[in-house]
Amino acid sequence: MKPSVGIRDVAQHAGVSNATVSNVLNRPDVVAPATRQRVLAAIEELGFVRNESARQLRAGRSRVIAYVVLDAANPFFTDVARGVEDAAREAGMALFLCNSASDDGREREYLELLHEQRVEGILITPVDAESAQVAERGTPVVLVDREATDGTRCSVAVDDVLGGELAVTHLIENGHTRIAMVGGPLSIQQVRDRREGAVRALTNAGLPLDALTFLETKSLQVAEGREAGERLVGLPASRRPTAAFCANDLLALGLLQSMTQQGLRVPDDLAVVGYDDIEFAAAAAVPLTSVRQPREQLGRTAAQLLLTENEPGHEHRHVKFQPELVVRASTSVKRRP
Amino acid sequence: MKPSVGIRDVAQHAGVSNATVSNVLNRPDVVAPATRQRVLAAIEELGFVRNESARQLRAGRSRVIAYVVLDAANPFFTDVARGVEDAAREAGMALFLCNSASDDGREREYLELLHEQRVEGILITPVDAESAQVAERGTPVVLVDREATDGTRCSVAVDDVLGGELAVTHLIENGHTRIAMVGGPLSIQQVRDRREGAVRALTNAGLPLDALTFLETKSLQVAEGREAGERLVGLPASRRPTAAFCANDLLALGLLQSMTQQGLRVPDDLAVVGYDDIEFAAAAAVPLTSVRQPREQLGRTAAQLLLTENEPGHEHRHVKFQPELVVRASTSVKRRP
DNA sequence: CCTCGATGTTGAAACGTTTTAACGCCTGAG
DNA sequence: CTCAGGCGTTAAAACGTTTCAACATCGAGG
Repeated sequence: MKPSVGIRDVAQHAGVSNATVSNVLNRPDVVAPATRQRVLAAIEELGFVRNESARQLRAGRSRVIAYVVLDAANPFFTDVARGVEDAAREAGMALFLCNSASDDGREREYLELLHEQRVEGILITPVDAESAQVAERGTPVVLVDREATDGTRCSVAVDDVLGGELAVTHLIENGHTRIAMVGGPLSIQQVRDRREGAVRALTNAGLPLDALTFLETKSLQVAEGREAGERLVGLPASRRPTAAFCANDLLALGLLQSMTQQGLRVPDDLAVVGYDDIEFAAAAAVPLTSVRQPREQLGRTAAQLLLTENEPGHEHRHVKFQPELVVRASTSVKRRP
Repeated sequence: MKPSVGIRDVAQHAGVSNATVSNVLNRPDVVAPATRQRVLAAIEELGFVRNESARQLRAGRSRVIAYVVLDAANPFFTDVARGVEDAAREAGMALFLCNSASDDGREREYLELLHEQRVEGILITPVDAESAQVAERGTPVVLVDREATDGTRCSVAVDDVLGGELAVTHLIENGHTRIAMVGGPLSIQQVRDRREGAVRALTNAGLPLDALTFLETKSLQVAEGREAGERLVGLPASRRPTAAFCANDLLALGLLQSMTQQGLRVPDDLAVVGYDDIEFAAAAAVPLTSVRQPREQLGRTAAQLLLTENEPGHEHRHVKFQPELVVRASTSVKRRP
């Protein structure tokens, strides 16, 4: 490997001073065209690559933001990430993605590393409420898909209570009076909020609270949805719910699969509502009714908030989006031809 | 914001020299327990966070590797990334994910940035063959899911020709003689290889080459699969293929959805084989026959190769895994009860 | 002819770590 | 009493940039 060619090698090779090379790199307009060409040629010739560590050390700035994502395997988060990246790149920033995989140990390690890297800012969907506290260490942090309870930072979230309410109200309007909610663990704020919304929907409709059966899952992944489906089918027909509201689409897809495998039809035997409206929800063979969140916009807004963070008169803001019900075949009584 | 507390502030506060603080950070065993405690206390008290830029500038090392992923929204790649991350973290390295989103401009920018960051190594699934060349700049690079043609770097790949052969042979064995292959663009090596495998399967079975209709798509995403489905159904019944081999599962899922919407049954009217065996393939309402690749292992091996890259006697290696056909309902003639 | 401002370029001082060689101190052996 | 060697600590020199004040050079305006 080359003994690393530095800015002074370039300078020498081009017959100028290091300062000029630096100027070519950072303020090309300030240096005379002829000199600039000469320097660029030298850079090319020597294969110079700017050492970002040194730059950052001296300049203090870093051109990189990071998004610590809760579950990189969940398309919801990759969509949010896309929004983040679009906004970041418009501002000339690059995005590093870190996957905490719902593990608060990993999350902590990544946060520590990112602080040490002096990234310009951190977006995070934290594993739980406490871990959200930990983050403050000088680097601006914005919470994504979680609401900041204190006023110490910005957050961008979606109204999950409303989302749950929309979903279950829709089921009730379709005549369902025995409804299951599938989701968990309850340590996740989203799950709690969505359940609260579901309960509110019952109340609004004058239904008793036991119209809702809560099936708790260990995680929000497909396999857990399948497992919940088996539990559901195991119930005696008289008590079995006629509709299920899943805390996210992964669960709903698992549930859907489980139904089909066990010979039950959706929506005829069981109506299913998911949450997030990921692309695979629409692409499922029984297209899934789901609660859509503005995923890209969530990410985009979070990034924009983050980037205003060290402007002079910055006030921490809490943006909250409204979810929206998207009705598809998995809940419509009449099948499409 | 704090005026950033440095190692010398800590040193002063603990009544030792900076070198000792540095030792506490990097070789804790070399410093006397009493002193160490004092230093740690000072660090805690002042809220000191090591400046990684400075560390890296001086030490030359970086504790970070990066994976430039082709499409973060494709679960195949997030699974590969999981493997990478597991291997990385076993070696005490952190992983930064960058999403090129199949855009060679983005890819180039990220590569440049990563080189500037002096990351310890780069894994990449390049957008195309040429962009793979660009990468060499001093930082070790390992190709993931692509075979390096020259001997200048390691690569980890899966035998895509064999995969295509497996898929189409399976269809032929099930009696299909008019088969569509859906995939594209052809600039992607994988698509070409899988098609080559498909052709080989025809040849092996003594079928004419025009038994295979190639439907080229613009990308490997769900929407394109849907679109291809419409094209397929539009064909006159006499010429319409009875089976489709899709270059990846996203296409297959789109195709599947399109079939159902248009009132065609899978596999009765059209058998479908996907590629990658992502989790959603098994979770589809008509579970998808697919060609499985060892996703986590692909990532894991790539990371391990990368980490041996600057050991003294390193030889560039090209690892190639075998794919495996997973048969499910989307191609089995008899439906499960 | 002098001054002035504009335009380009530069020398040298940071930035916050790690690292190396040297240092003082102490202990135990000779 | 000396000396070797181990131990813990330190002063100072890097690492490769950016930045700032200062310095040439030159053409124009007085």
